Amino acid sequence: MLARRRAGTPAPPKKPAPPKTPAPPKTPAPPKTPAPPLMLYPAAMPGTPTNANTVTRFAPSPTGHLHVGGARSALFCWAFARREGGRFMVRIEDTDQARSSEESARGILEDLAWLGITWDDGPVLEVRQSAMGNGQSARGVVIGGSSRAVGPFFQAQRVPIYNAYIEHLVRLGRAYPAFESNEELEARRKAVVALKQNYKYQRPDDITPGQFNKARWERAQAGERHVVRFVMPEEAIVVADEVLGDVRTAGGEVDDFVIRKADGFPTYHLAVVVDDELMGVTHVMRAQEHLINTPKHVALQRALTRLRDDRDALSPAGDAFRTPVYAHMPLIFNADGSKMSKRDKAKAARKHLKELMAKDASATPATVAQRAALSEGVVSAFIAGESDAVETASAIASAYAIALPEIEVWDYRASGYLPEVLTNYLALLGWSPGLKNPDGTDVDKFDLDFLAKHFSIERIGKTNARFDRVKLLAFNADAIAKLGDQEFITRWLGWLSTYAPQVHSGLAGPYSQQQLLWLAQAVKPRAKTLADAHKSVAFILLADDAVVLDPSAVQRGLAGQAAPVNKQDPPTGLTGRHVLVAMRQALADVPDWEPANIDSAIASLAQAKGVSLGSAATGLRIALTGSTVSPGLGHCCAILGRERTLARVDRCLAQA
RNA sequence: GGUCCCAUCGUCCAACGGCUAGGACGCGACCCUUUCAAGGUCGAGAUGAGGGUUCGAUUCCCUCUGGGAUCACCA
Repeated sequence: MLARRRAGTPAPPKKPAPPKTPAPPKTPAPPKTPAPPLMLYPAAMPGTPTNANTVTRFAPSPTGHLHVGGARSALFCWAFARREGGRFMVRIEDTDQARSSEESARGILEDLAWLGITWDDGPVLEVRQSAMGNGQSARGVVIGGSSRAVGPFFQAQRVPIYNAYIEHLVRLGRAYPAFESNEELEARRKAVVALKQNYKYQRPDDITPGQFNKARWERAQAGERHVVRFVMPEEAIVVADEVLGDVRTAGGEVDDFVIRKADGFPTYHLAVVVDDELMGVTHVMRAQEHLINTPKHVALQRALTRLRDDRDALSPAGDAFRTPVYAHMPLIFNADGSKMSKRDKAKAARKHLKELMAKDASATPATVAQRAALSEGVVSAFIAGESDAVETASAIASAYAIALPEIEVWDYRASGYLPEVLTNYLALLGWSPGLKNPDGTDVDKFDLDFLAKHFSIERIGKTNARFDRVKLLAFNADAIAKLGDQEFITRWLGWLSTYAPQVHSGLAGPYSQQQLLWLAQAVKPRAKTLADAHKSVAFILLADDAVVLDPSAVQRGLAGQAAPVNKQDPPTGLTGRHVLVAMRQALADVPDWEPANIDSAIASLAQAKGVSLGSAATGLRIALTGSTVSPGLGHCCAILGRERTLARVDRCLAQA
């Protein structure tokens, strides 16, 4: 318990420097006393509540869209940096040549911007208006760059730096080139596993820790295909985690892991350690799946020393690398407890497809391929489960109107969730403010400003969480309901313009500002997302002569008798149709065409005719929408306008 | 399987040795109502098991059980 309460504040970064703060005292980096054998704590300055030198970072690998788990990591890092008055940085970890793409990096940055998570250091992103979800105009806003000159922020552009540190380690005898082929390694692993033993890479006999192996280095320099491995020290390593407490890894657990791949790119372990040091990262907050990697990183930090010249392995060595404060946060899973994965989309699409093909003989890979504009081979492979490509799943889903599960931030944006709701909900997964509202309930609705003020590592939980879409949806509905009418209109139209342009033009053009406000009042309380908002007013988008009257509704509401005001009263003897005829006149006579007046006209008419308000309303409702379901009639009529309202009533009377 | 992490209502979080274990989502009932929503009120619902420590354990310790992460030239 005590362990996690340590308010770790690491040594200030070497290249500090937001110029406005008085330069932090240049404490000659606390001489890292020869590391104590077992315990390794971050250099701490106890009692410092906030620290403008705090630097956190979110370091996604650009291999797809931003995952909700990643979004939460980014959110916590952002919030912590804000709380401390420090800096939040984004770094793109694109050292996997095969899987990384610039497009994906841009998408991730846009998703972050949409969520309102902005970075002080990182890639430059010019925000397009559509990228912002808060309804504010953000056209031309530029996020990112670096006032600290610690970039570039794409690791692929930093390879010479990693190479300098790698060579430095090799010359120190702390790393060495290894020449085994993949096949060779795989064969050894299989052999060991077959004996039910645990596989570990065996350090070659000619490697002596602390001794530069010149022969191997020369082979490598001569161009022989190789990787570089780190000489993992034997001692136990204790990671002082702010969430989990001390986590001890016994000596000899970790083997000589690869720090540079055969393609010349560093592995994650090396790159992350070098960059975090060079970029002054003080707090590493990431998902618990990385906990097990941390001893590797600590070992690397203890082996590395700053080079005067980052690109020259032979340059004089400077201060030792520092160990940042670590905080590993719990994982996020699906509601069923399974791991959240992009493959869920493929699974969902495949399932629907299989059901469809079982029911409908005309659905074959060929017809599916045609309809989804894919090749038959791709579709067959997809159905067979040989491919889980998101693109394939999406194409099939849109061709067959299949709802795919939302798992990436992008999906929630497209589904009409508000960014502040997503960040609110995400913050509650693994963290809580621990505050009470005046009425005694727990504080659970808050915005980014609140987070920036109240976030703390101490209140991060340890247990894995399940992502509950139903609760998120409820939060979204609440947030939409709370939006002001004008605010709702702005954001709704903004969403429609990118995701449902036809609906957008059907509303934004023809309707007046006043009508749009009425529309907001009609739609808002019925909308759980911006995407489903138009459902309740779909009838408005129809041409007046395109309203389809539901026969059973007509039977009940128009042909049948209108109910009396009180159930005990004698039958009225009037059909719904009779009432509607009178209703037409009442509507024609409404003085000012606005919801309240229309509603009261309807009520007066019902009273005058001695029929229940419900039955009087039903007739009109059928005339306007063809069905017995709609928002309040006052609003419906008001939005439609008197002329179109009467036209629909007339048409209904003529048909029913 | 090795190593590591975790354990409070169905789910997400509160309660950091001390009042009938609290809130949110979901669920049920009722109320309101111009249909559908929304809204309001009430309710059911949890400390995984067994041992300790203590005047007192959800809370501290141990064992078991259960869940998870990780064992790559991915991050």
